[in-house]
Amino acid sequence: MIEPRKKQLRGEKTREKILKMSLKLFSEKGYDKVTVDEIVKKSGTSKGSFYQHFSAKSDIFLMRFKEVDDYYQKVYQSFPIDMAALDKLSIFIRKLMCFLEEEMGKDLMKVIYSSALDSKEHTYFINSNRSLFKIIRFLIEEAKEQNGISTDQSIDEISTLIIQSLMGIIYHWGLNNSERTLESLSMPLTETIINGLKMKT
Amino acid sequence: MIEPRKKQLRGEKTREKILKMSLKLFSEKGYDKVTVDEIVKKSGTSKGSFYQHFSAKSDIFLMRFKEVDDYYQKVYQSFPIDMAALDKLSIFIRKLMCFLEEEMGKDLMKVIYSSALDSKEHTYFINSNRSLFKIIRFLIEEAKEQNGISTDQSIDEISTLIIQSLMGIIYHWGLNNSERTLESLSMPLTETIINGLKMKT
DNA sequence: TTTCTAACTAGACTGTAGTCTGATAGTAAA
DNA sequence: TTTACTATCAGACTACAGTCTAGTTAGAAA
Repeated sequence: MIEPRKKQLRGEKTREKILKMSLKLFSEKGYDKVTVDEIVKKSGTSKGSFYQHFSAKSDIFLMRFKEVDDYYQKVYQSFPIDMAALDKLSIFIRKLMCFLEEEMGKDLMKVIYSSALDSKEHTYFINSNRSLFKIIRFLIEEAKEQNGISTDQSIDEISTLIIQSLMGIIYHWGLNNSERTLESLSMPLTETIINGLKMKT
Repeated sequence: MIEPRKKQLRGEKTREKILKMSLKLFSEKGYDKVTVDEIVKKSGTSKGSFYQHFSAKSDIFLMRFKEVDDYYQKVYQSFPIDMAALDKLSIFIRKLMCFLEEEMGKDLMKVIYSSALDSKEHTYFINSNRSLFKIIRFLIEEAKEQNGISTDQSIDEISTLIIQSLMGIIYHWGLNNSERTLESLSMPLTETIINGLKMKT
């Protein structure tokens, strides 16, 4: 049936109201300072509606993280074909870091990294890591074909090691209150890893 | 005054009771499944006492993390003088990982990594990182003196990059449910970093 | 139309970490 | 001794995320 489904429409409207108000409040006061009660009150809805549409307070916030997959893909596809795979990797990581800092923000990243640890729910983060892993895997594969890697580690091993370091960079940045940008914080590690992959052991 | 201070002694006894029962319950049921109410009830104390002696539930659990500093120090001092600094570093990291997995456990490490992000309190983790940073800094300094490092990065830069990767390894391990040991998970990354430091760019 | 189903909504309720207030009692000072 | 002070303790209370139950309404089926 293509007719307008009023009931469903109403639901979507409520969902939108909650989503919009949440994001507004989060950006005004910060995630921790906003309560679910405040959200439902100010958006003229109710707890029941809130948890009908979202499975947790963090769920809403994490929703913004959905965009990252698209961004990964966009960056990955923007590379010229003849570029060395390890150069792609280096640039890929830098762009990622810029994106996470500027578009997502430290507050969001901290919530993501923290809540990923203490719940089993956070599919966004897990999924985006899976897709990130795939892209990195492709790049490593390509690098191996180009003989850019002299190590005898497996492709999976190398991909994992890169994921580990990305997480470490972001986690460390979330923990510290340095003025440094995430991008600049990320460069020394990625440089020496790439360097380490290039050289014979 | 050296006389026994009854009041203080009583306090210490209560503190011990709470600590002991908490640790017992945590190890029996896991951190999340134990409530503060249960702890105070079963230890025959009260909420007031609990928060008199500890600033948070996680505080108690994190307390176990205090030992790590001693362990760092012990391992660091166990190295023969003539060992190459980068070999020391490699072994140091492996021992660390074994220790964290076997003595601290994944449950504790997850609580630490998560709560470090959302509170400002957790001095144990911050402090231990500081002391870890110092040791690593020493090792890097030594490696530079031995001309083991061909990179033109500063000592602080290199130390930071190593801390980042350690955090990444542990965080990643906490997130995933792999059977692999933390030690084996850590080796590829540390190997390629050390390799990357050794070689000319 | 009447009835049934299921998405939706309201808000009372629960669970749990952490706070507050006031009581008790050891210790020091007068 | 009396007073004041302060660490300790008890448990009621608060804050807030998340659950539960009952009620409403759109639309399908009879």
